[in-house]
Amino acid sequence: MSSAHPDLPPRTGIVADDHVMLRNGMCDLLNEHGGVDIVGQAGTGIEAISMVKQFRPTIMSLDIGMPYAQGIDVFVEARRWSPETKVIVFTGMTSHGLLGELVNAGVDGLFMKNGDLGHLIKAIPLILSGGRIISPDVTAILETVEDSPELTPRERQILSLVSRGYANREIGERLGVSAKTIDNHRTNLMRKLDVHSVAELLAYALREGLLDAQRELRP
Amino acid sequence: MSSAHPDLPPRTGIVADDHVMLRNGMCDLLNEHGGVDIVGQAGTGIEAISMVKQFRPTIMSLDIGMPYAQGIDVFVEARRWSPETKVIVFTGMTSHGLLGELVNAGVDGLFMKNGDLGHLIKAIPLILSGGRIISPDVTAILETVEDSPELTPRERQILSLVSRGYANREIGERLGVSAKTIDNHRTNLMRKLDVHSVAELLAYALREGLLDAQRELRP
DNA sequence: CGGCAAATGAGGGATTTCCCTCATGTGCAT
DNA sequence: ATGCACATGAGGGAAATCCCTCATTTGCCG
Repeated sequence: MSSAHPDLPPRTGIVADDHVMLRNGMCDLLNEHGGVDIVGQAGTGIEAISMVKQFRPTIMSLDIGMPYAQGIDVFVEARRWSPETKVIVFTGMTSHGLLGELVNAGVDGLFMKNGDLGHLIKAIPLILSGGRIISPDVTAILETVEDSPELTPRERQILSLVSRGYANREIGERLGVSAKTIDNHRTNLMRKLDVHSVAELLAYALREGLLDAQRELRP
Repeated sequence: MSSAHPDLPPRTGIVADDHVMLRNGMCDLLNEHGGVDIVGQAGTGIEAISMVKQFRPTIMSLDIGMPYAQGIDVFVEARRWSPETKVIVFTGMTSHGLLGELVNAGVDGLFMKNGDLGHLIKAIPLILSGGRIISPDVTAILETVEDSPELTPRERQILSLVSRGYANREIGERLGVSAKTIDNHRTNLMRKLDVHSVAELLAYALREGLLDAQRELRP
């Protein structure tokens, strides 16, 4: 697949997503509307990182359908190994917290899978020119008042483990603290989030992308 | 968008998926490899049903990224209103139970979003000729021994409500039975599934597509 | 008719949450 | 240095869970 704009300087791109059809769609878009030569496709975060290191492309498209940490970590790692690569995140997540973090982390483009594709198409040339485009679908979410309060790192960690089905005692053992401490963190968590059961806690964790139902939950 | 095979009898199709890019990809595939004229696109199950009623197309592509009941219900409804419409299910779900039910329900094609797109492409003409193609990705999952035992309808219902964060007492009130009965169902449920906490129960429910994290869990 | 699965419900006990209060130490910032 | 947020931990009590056993009714299938 060669560039549709041979008069422009060569632009390379890689596309990371676990769905082949979405990868194809994104490749077409980047090539068609950005004159980008796709030099690699990745189906996992690990592959994506390795390709960024190898190719240091002009642009990359990244899916964040994966666990929170991993999701944002892929972007951070990519930026670390190739700071000049423009990164477009194309995600199915809709949580205020996760989207906000992505914006703060400095992605060059942020678009939603269930949003208007036109936004993405119009943004591609602008991003390649150095612009930074956050989709209206995303800003709409970010403009809503953020009711979900900030959690401390420890609370986030506890939330993740509780959501995976571990008991306070187990979590305490794993973290080397008393079960009572976990109980306290859990209480604070639930008060902050205004939830009153493990199920609701898990619902929050899933919405915020703190864990991935398919892979991370206990089998 | 007109047919790529004008010599063939006119074939109409509708594509249902909540991601525009996937819809586009599927439309292209159906048109390119099946000579299908896409007469409508749906972003929700409701829209899909209404379009099937309206157009009674030759073929439809259906996403099952939605809740269990709704997911399979859309197919059942579609078949009820237009039995002659070939139905391809293109899903991201990987659970043995759900895939098995779709096969038993009689879908004409079953393919996975994270699988090999070649399987789908090769299958489109065959399905239009009356064939019934289950992707190798799917049969691989179906051939693994099914460890997850059968749940009774009531158990399924309880599982769904427990996973949504309702307490035994609340569920009992809602269903008009005693909380103790719910407790018993829950115990049976957990023994059958060999899980020991709400979190693990929820993990199972999500894997099996019994509910959808984004929409169905309590806010 | 006899057997069986499903749904209902109770008793009861061990364990765990859930949610208060209170206290201590550490590090950071004005 | 004086807060302040954070992590840690304890006490304690009400509630819900998890998980046994046991029993009844219903309906279906051979």
